[in-house]
Amino acid sequence: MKLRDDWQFRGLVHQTTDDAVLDRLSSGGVTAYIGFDPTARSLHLGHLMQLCTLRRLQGAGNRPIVLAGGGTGLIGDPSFKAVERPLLTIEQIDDNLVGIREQLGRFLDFSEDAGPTQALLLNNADWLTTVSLTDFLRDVGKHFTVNQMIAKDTVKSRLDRDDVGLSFTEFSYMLLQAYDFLRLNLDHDCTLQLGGSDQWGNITVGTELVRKATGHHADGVTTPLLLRADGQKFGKSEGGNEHVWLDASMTSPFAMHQFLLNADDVAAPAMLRFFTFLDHETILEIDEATRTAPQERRAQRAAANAIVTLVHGEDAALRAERAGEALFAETIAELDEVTLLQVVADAPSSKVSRSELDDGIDVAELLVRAELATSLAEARRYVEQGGAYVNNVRVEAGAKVRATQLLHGRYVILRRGRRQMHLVVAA
RNA sequence: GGGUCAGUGCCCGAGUGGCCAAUGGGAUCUGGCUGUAAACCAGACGGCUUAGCCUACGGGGGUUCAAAUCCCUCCUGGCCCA
Repeated sequence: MKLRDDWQFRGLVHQTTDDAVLDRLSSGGVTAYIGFDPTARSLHLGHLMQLCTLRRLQGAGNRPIVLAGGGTGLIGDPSFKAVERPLLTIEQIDDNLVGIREQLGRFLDFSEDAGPTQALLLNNADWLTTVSLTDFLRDVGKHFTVNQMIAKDTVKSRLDRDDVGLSFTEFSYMLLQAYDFLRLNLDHDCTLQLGGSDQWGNITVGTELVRKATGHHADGVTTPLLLRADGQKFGKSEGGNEHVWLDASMTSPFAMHQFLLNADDVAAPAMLRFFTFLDHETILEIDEATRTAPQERRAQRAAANAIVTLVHGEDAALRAERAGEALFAETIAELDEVTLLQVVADAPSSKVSRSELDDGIDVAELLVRAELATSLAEARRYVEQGGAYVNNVRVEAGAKVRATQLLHGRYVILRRGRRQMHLVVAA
């Protein structure tokens, strides 16, 4: 299967500077890069598209470069952002890179065995923090006019606003990113930059700079955005705007699995294409099953299992799946102790003294202690609205949790709403 | 530096002396219906020792019985001028 056909089947290509670049990638031997800002110590689901794209590319015999924006992270990309972002410090960025480096290994082969396709992780702070201002303005800035720069959609939206401006710092961002491409082209013979569709403007500035400064041909390819049925960007957890992190200590495998399982019917088939490596036949078969029996959510299940396996391993994926089944079967009280503990393995837990349980603890208070509610007022609201459950049984306002409700003499499962769980252990 | 307009709860945005914990929309949360979807419907949405009280309308100070609303000052931002 040629890369070109695979990518087209999956709908991975949004825009290209030159359609022939897909043929070059299919034959292998291309060095391509993707940049991302190290704004946290973990990558999250929003990065998955690019990680998978690089993996596909490497699998087809090309060399992927992951470019950490340690230098551009000091500036902040204004693309389609409503307001200027807070700037990161060099220390924060270095710290974040330590965590990210590890996660990348799950997606790409960084070992020397990979030979010419060996993946590289570079940090643009290495050159952006050392290039001299006069050199930069002369070698990079001179190739662009402000006229064309302000015509970019990415900055236009900000210029049109009458409440915030666009600082020169942010405005310069696209040139810094273009300079990255130039450096990678000169130092690593990199001829392609990939990115999300929101990066198109920045990418084309880069290909242009490479062409003007070196005479080399350079390409850009963007991938589409994964949207939910309601048109929102996919990737944040249902608990507000929280990211779904790849780091198991920040987002448990179970939580990630649940998040993916809950993907709506519009996003699910796309998820399967973008984020999994299943063959076309299997994907088409699942599509068909989803059409005829959407309630079975085959696409969601397949995607959830494949992605959690990729990020956390097969065991974690299996555990997450089983935990979900047990949890929603509402037979919690009947599970044996070992199974019960497996089911809630990923849920946060806390200890409560036995004597308190003998007296009985008000449900609302316990919800606060379990951090399922941020205040007593909020906890009471959940109870009043019928959103509080003890051992999967809804509780009434004023109810107390008592020692008699302990499962296996030690545990109480507290739940808020449909799926926020907490394990209380009597000690 | 000068002029001018603005800063309200997670976001947008009403409110120009008491009836304001503050209209409305979005987001979010809970419940219902369903498929642990979407859409839709209902409710909630600062905190607490909850018929009451406390904290809040960029910061600080002041006027007043009473201020998000008036005055002074500082900070931040937009636009225009230098």
